[in-house]
Amino acid sequence: MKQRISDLIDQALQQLVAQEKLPPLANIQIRVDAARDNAHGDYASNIALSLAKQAQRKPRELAELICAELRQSSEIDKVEIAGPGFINFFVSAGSTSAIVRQVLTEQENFGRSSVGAGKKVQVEFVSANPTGPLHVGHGRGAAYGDTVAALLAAVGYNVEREYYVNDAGRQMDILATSVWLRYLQACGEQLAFSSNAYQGDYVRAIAAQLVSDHGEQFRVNAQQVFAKVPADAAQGGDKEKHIDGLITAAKDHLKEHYAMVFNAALNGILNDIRTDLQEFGVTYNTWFSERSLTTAPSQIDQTIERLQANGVIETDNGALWFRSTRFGDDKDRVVVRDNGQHTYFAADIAYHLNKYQRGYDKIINVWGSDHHGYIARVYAAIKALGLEPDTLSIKLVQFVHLYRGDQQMQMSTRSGEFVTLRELREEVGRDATRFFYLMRRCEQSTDFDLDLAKSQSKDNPVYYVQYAHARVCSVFKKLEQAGQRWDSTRGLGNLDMLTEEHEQNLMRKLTAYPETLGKAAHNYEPHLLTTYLRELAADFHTYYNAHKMLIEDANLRDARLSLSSAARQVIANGLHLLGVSAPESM
RNA sequence: GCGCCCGUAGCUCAACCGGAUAGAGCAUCGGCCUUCUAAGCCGAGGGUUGCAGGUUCGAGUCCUGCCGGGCGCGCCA
Repeated sequence: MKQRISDLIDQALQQLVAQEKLPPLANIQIRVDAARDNAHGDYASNIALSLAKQAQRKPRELAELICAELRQSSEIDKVEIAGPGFINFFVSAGSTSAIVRQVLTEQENFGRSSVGAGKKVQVEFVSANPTGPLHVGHGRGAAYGDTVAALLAAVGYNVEREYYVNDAGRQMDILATSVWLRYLQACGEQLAFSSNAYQGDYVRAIAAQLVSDHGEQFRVNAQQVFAKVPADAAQGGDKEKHIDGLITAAKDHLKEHYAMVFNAALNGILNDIRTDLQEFGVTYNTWFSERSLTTAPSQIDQTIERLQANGVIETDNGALWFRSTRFGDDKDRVVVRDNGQHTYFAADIAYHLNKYQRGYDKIINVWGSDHHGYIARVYAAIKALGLEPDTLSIKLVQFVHLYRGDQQMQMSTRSGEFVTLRELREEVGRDATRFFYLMRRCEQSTDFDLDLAKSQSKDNPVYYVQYAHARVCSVFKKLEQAGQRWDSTRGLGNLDMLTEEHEQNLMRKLTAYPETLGKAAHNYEPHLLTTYLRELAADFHTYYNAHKMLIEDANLRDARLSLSSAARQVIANGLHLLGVSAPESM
């Protein structure tokens, strides 16, 4: 309809120029928006305002010229000039109600489009270090990334979801060593658990599994283990040196068995994360291992060589530096340390090169906001590699501040005192958790009050939307109980009986769904959809309270049931994209 | 100190490429169940969009400078 109106305006303008009532116009951008206020009709264009200067006319005067030249159209009832020079279009009732037929015909496909057809997009999200369970901050990234992926798929893209597994580096060694220490304790060794090791119960659980799988195969006398390890903080030492000493001791004592402990720790955590996300409704196409970048032929080495060939690597103090400042970064970055080991950033460059080589048209990284300092250096690397920076979008998801009542909860993986995504899901439920996460723009930090969210009261908007869906289902059950039947053909044939204001409003809202979905997808803004669904539910609840559906007049009854059915379909479609269920009864 | 994000009703948040009288929910107050689910609906009050300039037909939105909050600035990952 927007396009139709835009065409009408375009034709009118061309006529006016041809008749020399207006000077030649250049660079015309006709914009037609859905009107915010019903008093302004269904659609509005600001064309007269934006062209006034160029046309050398006052805006209202120009609007009148355009209106006089607009061709008649069966779809447009009335055209008005309002305010400073807006042209408002009132769509005929028949055109408005056509949306009901369209929804009921297209069903679960209503709103979907194919604008992204033939294009591949990758969404990488969560990618939390596998050193412990996911917490509530990761949950927000999971809900956001998964929904952005779903939205892009709905507008036709071929979407892949990916999790980057940081299974290399010191943090993983600390985890493996933590598991081993718990394992030794489980075997009966007396030892003081390192203050810098991972404290959480999940470490004990993995250790217990290790005992049941391998017995005491990895047991070493605790005094021997700690013999050459620097003192822990509690004994006046340095906790960092202490844990590094323990890692060295673990490798020395376990030798080839260290890898078994390491993998047990890694797989234990990864399995937990995978299960957690699955239960949250998130499944990935790819779990990409950081370590796979290092296995021969090392993609990291190849990437650094490519950077060297491009002349952006220099040696300084025995380390290799990427001159990222030449590409907009605020300082240069080390990629290979003086001890010969590559940095995490070097692996990250190789990972992004790998992504580009896989041929995506769009690459979306969803990161925690604390990683924003990495944006400039990653883009610098992409430019230095000669890749197209516009292919990559980095979305930062702001923090979730968790409250219990008015008390903010501390979250630290290391201390083991954090609220996990699993705990949140179990308290609040998957539907409410996902919906709640998705109500806000990702750039907006958010307070999450556990007591409020888990109260399952009317405070939680997800119930409001789901209730609208269940209400429609309930009406149809009542209809059946009354021995009556909804004749959709008769309903669609009598849509012109739906003249009540509430009915017109509801149909207009349904009309806006495809556009809302498209915008949410292309801007990576799922909150537009949650906001829309709340508005749609509100329009339905209002209608439901104002007018009865199960009435004697079968023509009007079936027309109203058709409209309600369409509303139910759109709510279901939207909730499905959000990963939230649409219950038939509540 | 430098960089990124944010600042809108008492609270939590919306506001489509800059558009018309800045909107919802919660909370407060007042109504609506003999009628399809009251997890609902109707109504009322509540605003100098942090402050000050600028750009233009028009600014919550764009630009500049301040103020306030969060986060980040390692040869860690």
